[in-house]
Amino acid sequence: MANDLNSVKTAQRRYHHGALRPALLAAAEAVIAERGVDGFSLRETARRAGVSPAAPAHHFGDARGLLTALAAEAFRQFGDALEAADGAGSRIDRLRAQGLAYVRFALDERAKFDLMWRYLLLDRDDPEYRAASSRAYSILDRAARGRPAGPGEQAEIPAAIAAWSIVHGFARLALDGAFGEEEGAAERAARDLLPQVLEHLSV
Amino acid sequence: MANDLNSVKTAQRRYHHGALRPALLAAAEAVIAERGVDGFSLRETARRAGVSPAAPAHHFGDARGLLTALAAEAFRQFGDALEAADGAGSRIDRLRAQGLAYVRFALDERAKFDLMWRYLLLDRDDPEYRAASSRAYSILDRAARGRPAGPGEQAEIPAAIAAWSIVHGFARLALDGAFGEEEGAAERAARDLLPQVLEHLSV
DNA sequence: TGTACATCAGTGAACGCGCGTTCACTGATGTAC
DNA sequence: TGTACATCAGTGAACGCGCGTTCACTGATGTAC
Repeated sequence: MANDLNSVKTAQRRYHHGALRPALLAAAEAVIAERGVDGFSLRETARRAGVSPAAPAHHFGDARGLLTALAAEAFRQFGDALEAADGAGSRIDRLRAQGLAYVRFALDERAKFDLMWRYLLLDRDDPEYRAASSRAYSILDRAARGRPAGPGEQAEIPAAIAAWSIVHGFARLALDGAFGEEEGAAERAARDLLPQVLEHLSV
Repeated sequence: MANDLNSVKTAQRRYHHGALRPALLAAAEAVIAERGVDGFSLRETARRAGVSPAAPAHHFGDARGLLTALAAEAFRQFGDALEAADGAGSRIDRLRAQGLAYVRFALDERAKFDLMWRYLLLDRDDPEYRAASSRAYSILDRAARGRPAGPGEQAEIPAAIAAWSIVHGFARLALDGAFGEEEGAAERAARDLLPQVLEHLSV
């Protein structure tokens, strides 16, 4: 009994893909996960999605459009991960819990995390990208304040920036191999070192 | 009265350049400063140095070799900058002073700072690169301990990693436009925000 | 001091590559009547 | 319910590009005698 998903999956020679947009995003994600962000190629992405190199243009305009859409999606998932970690407790507890989630996301989704910040490759004025990235920041900010920011309140509070900086820096250093280049070294540092490092963050 | 420097500069048609290695490094630095690390090209670098595209191979082997040499040079300058900032005072004072120098270097030498961490483009086993980068870390580490690390002592202490993370993260966020994308926004953040941010680093 | 010659640091043309995008097209879909 | 047709989402060949590296070579340098 073929459902819609199966029919999409099995019908080999359909002229119209049916769900090409998400398929291209998934293919692009696989490409950068394998080859790194710099190894991205629109042609390779189309190849993996099983369509001609001209097909993506219908959905994303150009290569930058596709990467921007992927980065926006990544920021949405990132925001979800931070939100899920935002529990109860003191401000510093909440910040530290989010810090762990922040680094965990970076290590679990290395290529996506890298892409999120590669603004030279992205269209930062894209509304979806802007919305997704500023939401992620506001979650951190809320934890730092202990409550949502009121309207017209100072946008950047040093405690939030400090928390953001320390986990962002730790994540990048770990990804860049500063804590060891072997398989699993970054994960080990996040597990063993990060909690102690976060002890040095005060509020 | 032509000195050696002038004769190198003015003699147009010499078959042997005389100082091609440093000239190529300078050209490569200019290329990445203008076009970003991803815009680097060996051919363009050779073009700017006024030599054929095959010439760099004699000095650096291949493109990766040239970038690695440039990154090593960058790490050396970076270490010098940190060392110059390492004055007297309490441990936290010394760490904060180095933090300011760290971020200042990153903003002043954006492309070089970016290159230093782009390990996919570099040969991290290169002895010069290894030496220059581990020296830079040891300067931070020394400030965090308040004294040089003894032989066989724990390599990574959380206070040093915390200091490193917070300034590295702040620098990267600033460079990636997180504190504003306009001209000078990163510098303004470093001046106005960073000292307050470093108040949240404890030891 | 002069000469022969090995070594070194260049040349510039050529190779092959994969890329992003354009183009004229075609097949499928969905809507108006 | 059936048909005409506009719109949409694909094709696949082609374009032009700049790249890193290789190759056979050549001109300059420096060293041994």
